[in-house]
Amino acid sequence: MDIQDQTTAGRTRKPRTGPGRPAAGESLTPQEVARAAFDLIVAEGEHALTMRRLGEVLGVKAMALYNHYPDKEAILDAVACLALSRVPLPPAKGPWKSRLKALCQGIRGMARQYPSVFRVAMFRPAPPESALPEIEFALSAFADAGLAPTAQATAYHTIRVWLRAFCVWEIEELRTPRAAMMDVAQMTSSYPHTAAAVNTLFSPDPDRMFEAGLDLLLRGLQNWKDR
Amino acid sequence: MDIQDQTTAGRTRKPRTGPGRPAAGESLTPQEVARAAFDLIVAEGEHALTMRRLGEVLGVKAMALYNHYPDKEAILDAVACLALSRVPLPPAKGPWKSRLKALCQGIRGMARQYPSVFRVAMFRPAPPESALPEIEFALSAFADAGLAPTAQATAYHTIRVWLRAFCVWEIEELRTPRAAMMDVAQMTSSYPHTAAAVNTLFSPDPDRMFEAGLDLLLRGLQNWKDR
DNA sequence: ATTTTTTATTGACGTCGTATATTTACGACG
DNA sequence: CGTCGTAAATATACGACGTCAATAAAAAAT
Repeated sequence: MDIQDQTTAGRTRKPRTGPGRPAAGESLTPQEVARAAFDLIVAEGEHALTMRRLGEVLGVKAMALYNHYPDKEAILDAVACLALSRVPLPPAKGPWKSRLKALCQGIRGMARQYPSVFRVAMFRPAPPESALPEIEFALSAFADAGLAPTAQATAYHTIRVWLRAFCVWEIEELRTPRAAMMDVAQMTSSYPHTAAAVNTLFSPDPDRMFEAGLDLLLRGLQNWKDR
Repeated sequence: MDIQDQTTAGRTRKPRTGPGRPAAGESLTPQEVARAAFDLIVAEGEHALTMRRLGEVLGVKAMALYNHYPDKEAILDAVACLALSRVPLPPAKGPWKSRLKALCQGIRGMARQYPSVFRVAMFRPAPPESALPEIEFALSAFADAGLAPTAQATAYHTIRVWLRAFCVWEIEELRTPRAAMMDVAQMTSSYPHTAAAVNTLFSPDPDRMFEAGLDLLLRGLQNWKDR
């Protein structure tokens, strides 16, 4: 790959020739910008999202972006919103436990498909209105589990918090190569329980952890009449 | 506060007069740097931690810090480590549920006391060795609950992931002023369950959420022989 | 046809992390 | 007690970043 390839890589629009208002229907849209930012983060990671670089991808100078978003933060918010919209809602059929599992698996799937974007989305406050269908889906399942409205809300909150953090953890876990094994021999004396579970603790299997964690939460939900 | 106060605020060491090796015992230590970074983040937030600003606080120019840490990332790692060490281990007495609750409350307490630092610590991979006492404490409680070593590890992982994410959520929740209430009337038709729980969903009480979430997880743990 | 508005460009500013080169005093050795 | 290597600071500079201000030009409104 030579320099020429370098500078033109990933461009999605023809570069403009000079200043001035573009032809009708050829100006940028916020959706285009958000989409390009999403793709850029997917392709090159969060640190690659720069106003200049994003402009380059869109065939435009950096300052042109400020006609569509007030600042970079707003673009990241839009990317987070886009990520949320990519989560598919599973069909609302079957027992409540399977429905919840399917919902969580969908979110986890998105996290695994677009890990960098997921990280970005996690670290900023979510706009609640765009998540309404997801919320309703979950609450409905909790209702079928026999929970009162308040309990539904707290249950949803707890599972949501756990799930998002689990996905962030999993991304980090898959990204970083496994560290050197700890010195078990020295540990057995001071930390016997830790030594006994050292494999699960320090070389965890994400799939197993996901299943177990979700199972733990759903188990706690059974007969959760109080609260 | 005038300009003079501005530039000398928060300085913890006398400024140096020129280049050259400092007098014996008067040079910086990594611990001093980490501590100053911690305090700076506590006092002025994460964005205030700049190499130049941190140097100023220590009475030193920015580049001097590179004699003690390879880069800024390493300083942030040290801050995260410092934060972990601030969590007190509760006494290992009483029923296993109370012990776990006490441990979680301690971590949550640290998060509420130093929210900015906690955010920093959450968003970088944890060095596991410094958490060994905490891990052993938790696993021991799970053992008393009748769990096998592997189940202890997965239970610890699940609760840890939830707790840390809960604290980050709570920090964000307490920081941002409550958004305007949603339009319930319009919601009742499309999202009945959401409308029924709208108060708990969009104006949650952190204390109640903490109690409920922890209770949910510990409930799920009872008789969790499998896995 | 003229004016207004919209969407872009250009250039610059201040700040950031940090690479490189230089200065100074401590500490070991003769 | 001088000499010297080296540790720990400074000085300077570079490139990249987000974004402000001024400007240009074409579309849309009058």
